[in-house]
Amino acid sequence: MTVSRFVERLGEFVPLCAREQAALGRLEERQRVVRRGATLVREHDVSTELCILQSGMMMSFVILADGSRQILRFLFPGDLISLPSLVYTTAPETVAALSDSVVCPFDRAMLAQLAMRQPRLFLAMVALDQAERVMLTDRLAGLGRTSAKARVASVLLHVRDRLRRFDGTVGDSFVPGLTQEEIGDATGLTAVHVNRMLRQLEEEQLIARESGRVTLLDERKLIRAANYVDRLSAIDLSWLPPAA
Amino acid sequence: MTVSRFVERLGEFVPLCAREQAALGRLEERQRVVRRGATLVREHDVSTELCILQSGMMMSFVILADGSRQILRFLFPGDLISLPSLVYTTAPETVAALSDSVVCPFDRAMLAQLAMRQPRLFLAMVALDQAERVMLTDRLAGLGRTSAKARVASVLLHVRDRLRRFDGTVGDSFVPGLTQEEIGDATGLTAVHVNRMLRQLEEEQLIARESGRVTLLDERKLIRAANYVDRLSAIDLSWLPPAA
DNA sequence: CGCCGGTTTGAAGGGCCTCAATCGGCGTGG
DNA sequence: CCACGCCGATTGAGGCCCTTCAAACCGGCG
Repeated sequence: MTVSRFVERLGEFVPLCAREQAALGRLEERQRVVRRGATLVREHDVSTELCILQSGMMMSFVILADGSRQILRFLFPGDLISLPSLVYTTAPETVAALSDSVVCPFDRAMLAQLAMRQPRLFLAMVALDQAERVMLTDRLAGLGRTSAKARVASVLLHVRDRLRRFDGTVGDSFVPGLTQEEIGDATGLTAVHVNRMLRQLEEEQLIARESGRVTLLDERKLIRAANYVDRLSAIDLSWLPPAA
Repeated sequence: MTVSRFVERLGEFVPLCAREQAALGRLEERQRVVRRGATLVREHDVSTELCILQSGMMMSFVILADGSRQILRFLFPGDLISLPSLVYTTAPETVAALSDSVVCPFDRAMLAQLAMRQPRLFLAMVALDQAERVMLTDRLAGLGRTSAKARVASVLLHVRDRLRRFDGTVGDSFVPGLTQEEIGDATGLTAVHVNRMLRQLEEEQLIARESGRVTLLDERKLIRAANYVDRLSAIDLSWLPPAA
């Protein structure tokens, strides 16, 4: 058994006792490879399984009636996938791999068991999930009320922060691993316009680009232009009851 | 003590034993009135309290750097307010009353206690919260990929469904209780354009209006035009472990 | 009666889209 | 080894959806 990504993730914010770490480890006993471009769950398909992303990068999205796609979320190692299957037997969103990935699937009954036996741990997981919810509302506000340039900048900052959290060596320069069409589907724009916004960010000396690699030249200004907030760095789980 | 709205709400989807109902009741022991227009929590303010909305209608929103507002969510009786305060000591969004409302505030420590002592109940609450998350992603997709007309229609359908769920007598005709500016701030549009979209929906015989009251004339077509899904009617909590 | 918040309507402008063509990198098959 | 095909990036021209600005209208309430 490899390292539990979820223990890593949660452990950043709250100390976990051995018993709790073991419980989380049981969620990651099975492994499944998802190749770049392949889909893990398809919208409307029946699915009562959850997953933890072990390695790679994925996304969840929906396809609308007119065929357009809206990317809901980018997924990184340690992220919990398809939590909505706790309430719906049919998946509300498609999950697909942006790069070769490994996921650890487990049944929702296992999560129920964990909630019953390790309530403190479950509480911590729920709390952390609220951070995801807030990031979702950040993006909602971005789509509703900010310019195309701001939305594109926001995606760059978000992906950089998530990559860095998993791999500390990532600095101002990184490879997003997204096509301009994917950035567009995440920001509600066309690939064409994403391209123009990237060029504009480049002309304003906010970023530099070379063959897929992006460098943030003036992070301060970029954050301001994007209306960006790093929600992961403000998390506080210190109020949790102490481990048993 | 009045009826627990939260028991009503959760009880729609899963049977609750007496012990569980009592535990929920304890969350609603204190009451606080919030007048129409008043704000319960302000963004960036320190707040470790949660609330359950007893009666009335509220909204949560953020104000962006340029002063524009994005409404994140409309709140109805039985809804859990400011769950994000489980992870953040400072509120990520403002909560204000759209009509005279009553809320029941309780500390997050009480929720932690409930999670520890009534894990099944807490699991049910978390599952139900996932439905909120999915509604949020529906709105995200709406903002990113649907027309102004669809977004406005979607708000009307959403509010009608929520009102009806609380008051069964609500039919195709109802009073949204929202200004056109509020609808605009929820859909990422200007009040002016919301007005034009309402007129257009009226001209197409999809809705009728008279002094604040809206009547849905062709719900089928409206749902299709709005890309709307009623996420509350598809909820399935039957897999929950049985009550103790 | 006169204010005030909300609604309604018009005209003009801009941000982003659509359509379309070119270009570059890379894997594949000849 | 090279030609081809394909996907993604890039760039241009034109158009539409929604915004901005402005003014008139309406109902309610002091």
